Amino acid sequence: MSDIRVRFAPSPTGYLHIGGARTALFNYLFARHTGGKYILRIEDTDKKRSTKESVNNLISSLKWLGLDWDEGPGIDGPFAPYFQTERFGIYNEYIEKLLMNGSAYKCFCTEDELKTERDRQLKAHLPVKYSGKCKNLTKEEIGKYEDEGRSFVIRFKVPENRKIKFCDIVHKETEFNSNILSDFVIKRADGYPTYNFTVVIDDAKMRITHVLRGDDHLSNTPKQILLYEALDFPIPQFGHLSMILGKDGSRLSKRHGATSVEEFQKQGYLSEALINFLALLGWSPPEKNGKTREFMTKEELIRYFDINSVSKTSAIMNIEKLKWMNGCYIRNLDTQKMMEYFPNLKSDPFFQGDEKRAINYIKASRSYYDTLNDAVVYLDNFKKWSLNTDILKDFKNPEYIELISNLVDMLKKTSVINPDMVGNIFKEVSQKTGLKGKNLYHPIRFILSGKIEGPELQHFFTVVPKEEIILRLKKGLEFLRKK
RNA sequence: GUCCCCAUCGUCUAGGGGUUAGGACACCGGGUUUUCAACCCGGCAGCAGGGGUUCAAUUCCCCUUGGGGACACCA
Repeated sequence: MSDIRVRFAPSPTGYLHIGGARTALFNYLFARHTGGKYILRIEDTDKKRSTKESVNNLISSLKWLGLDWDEGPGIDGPFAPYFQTERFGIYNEYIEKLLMNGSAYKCFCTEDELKTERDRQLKAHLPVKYSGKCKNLTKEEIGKYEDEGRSFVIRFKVPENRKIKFCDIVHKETEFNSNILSDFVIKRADGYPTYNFTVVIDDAKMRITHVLRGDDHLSNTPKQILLYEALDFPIPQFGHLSMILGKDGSRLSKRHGATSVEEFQKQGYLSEALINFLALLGWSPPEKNGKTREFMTKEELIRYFDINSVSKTSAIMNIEKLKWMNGCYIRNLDTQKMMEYFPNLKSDPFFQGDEKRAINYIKASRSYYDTLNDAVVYLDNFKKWSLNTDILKDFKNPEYIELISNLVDMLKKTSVINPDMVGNIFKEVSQKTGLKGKNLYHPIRFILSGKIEGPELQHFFTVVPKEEIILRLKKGLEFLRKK
């Protein structure tokens, strides 16, 4: 047990994004590897965009991934509550403190004024920054504005000419000059505190020791450090993880396809595969015999994970590789486990409740899947059928007619159909007709599936009902006999 | 526009002052199979460019280029 405490702090304004999932994963792995605590905190201070559905979705995605938290929603813990909207009392206390010690001030500028100013700066090629107009308002002016009922925000007073240095776990020595920083808003006109403020209060109050988050927060860090200092809080260690990008190298968005964990779940990805894949984005375990360890269980990920060997480079999400990895995971599942993913399969009209045939189907087709959903799609190879006369017209020789009619006769006499039986039947028709290899299998395949490629032929007999097989063979026979 | 971050095969990455620059996906070829998939074997492919430093640079430094991010009363 260590005193390391980390957190994942999503805002419930949508689904759990794949980048967020990776951030959560790295926090989780770091905590589990070091014996620290992993906390989930919901940052819902954006009242316009935060939704309850989002919270539920976030939580269910995190649970599906197996990223269980030690403190947070549903569990609570010594630093509850873990929803920011329930912590306003705490925030107000510290806002008062900053106001009192002169680190913050009320700003009465209107949004229009600010926008005009910003446009002017942009035009003049100047850095975009709040002028500090309200910084030195006198008590009388403030009183007057308040009497007029003007709304105001509270801004943090950024000290001038300060060098803010910190050692980022990923980026190493990092330095900012405070002059590039604006006096940023910490409390909105509607009384809601802002992100840069709440995150500091909560991380401090929750005794977070390591802040592992996305790269996009790197430039927020100096602001936050200034707040830690003004509030006299111990400063945690920061680690800024690289972004995950779409195929074209731009920020991952809807046009790149699935971006949320829920979508991947729905598409039939296994959480183990997604986790494994995500872990390898921006981190790699120690090699084994000169080869990258590609497949790792959660336990192995925890064992090997090292926050110090996380990469600075942003990574493009390669769905092809995820698919491949997912397919490998599916193939490694035992049949029993596999069937659990398809509770409704045997109720498919095609199987008519016959679980044995459903199992046979899964066994026959699993090597074709990239995702679990492919199991449903692939079933058509057995289910859908039409006589492919284009291919079959090349098999109008008497020996093939003999082959098929023999096969039909034998099937009629067989009551039990299992792989061994099918093997025997093939052997027998082969002896009777003298056909073997391609000449034996191809005509049967073409008649039964209507295709030139597909799963092993024997499987058709264990998956498709006997009556249906006989029907297809008879139709084929009919065609072959026609002059 | 201003500031910040990043740069090894197409992609994910290992490596690091002297290496035949390693692995994986994808791709191509071969094997296996009645066919396809799976599986096994093999192959193609990379240090963004330009300056330094050094006996030696892909590795260290600078510039350029390219990509990404921040600059909100979003988080």
